[in-house]
Amino acid sequence: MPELPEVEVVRRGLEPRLVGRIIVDAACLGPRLRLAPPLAEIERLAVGGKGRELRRRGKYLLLELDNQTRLVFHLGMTGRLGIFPKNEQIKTHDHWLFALDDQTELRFNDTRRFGSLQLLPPGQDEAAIFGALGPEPLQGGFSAAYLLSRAQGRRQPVKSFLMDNRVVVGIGNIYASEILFAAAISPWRPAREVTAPEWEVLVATAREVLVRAIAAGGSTIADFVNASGRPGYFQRQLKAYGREGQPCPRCGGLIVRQAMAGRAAFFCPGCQR
DNA sequence: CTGTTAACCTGAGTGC
DNA sequence: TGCACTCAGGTTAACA
Repeated sequence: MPELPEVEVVRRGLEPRLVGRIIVDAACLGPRLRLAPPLAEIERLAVGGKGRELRRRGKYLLLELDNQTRLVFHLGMTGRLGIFPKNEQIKTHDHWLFALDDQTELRFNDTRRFGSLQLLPPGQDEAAIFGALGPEPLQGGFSAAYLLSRAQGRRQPVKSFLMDNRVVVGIGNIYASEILFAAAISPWRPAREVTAPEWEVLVATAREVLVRAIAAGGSTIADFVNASGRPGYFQRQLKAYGREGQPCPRCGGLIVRQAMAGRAAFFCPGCQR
């Protein structure tokens, strides 16, 4: 489900509801997630802590507490985080509840359980989780020079290269297709053959696409909702993803869909080179 | 090292 | 209604 824009939309919605709130209880309901969350540590370190800040790193959300403990959420494909009145009915696939001191609960729901919840105790460097991650696409480390050097010698298709979190974080299957469409670069192009000027264009279009997607509240293809349970609207602005057989907005050719590394790549063979 | 495949899960949709 | 099958926004171990 969620790529960088969706996770950022959730962060913005959730942060004002969590900062200053004390976690008064934590409960695990469902079966394990992709990683087994450390229940005992969560009860010992997170319960009693007060929300200080909600940060995003790639597709991860970090709730930092005033005791230096950090809860690290990943939404996987179908994860949802929302604030609910504590007496509201529990839903199917609600896996974690964090009761807050204002009669609300932070609830983590995940149908497919590809999401995760980890804990960083005080003093533990977040590199334990994020050490291998590449730069944020909306920050300075993401540049044409950086991409050119990382792409040295790599024949991997540029779409797979962009979806590699070690290269750059936050770009998943939807936005990889959209960014490459906007940059007019074929997803099949070997990464090492993308030129410096093309990387310049790609960096600029990536930022533009991601910023516009955040502003639109993210993309709701099947089930994404923000922290208030509302969908996003960027799917209406998608130009390539999901548009197989429809006309290309730039050249009028037909958008195609091709399998690449187990995922669907959408692009216009007419104007993406 | 490089790059792709399969596996982890549930649910929605399609065709018979 | 039911069944078999495909597909879905992510990550990562195993493989060639």
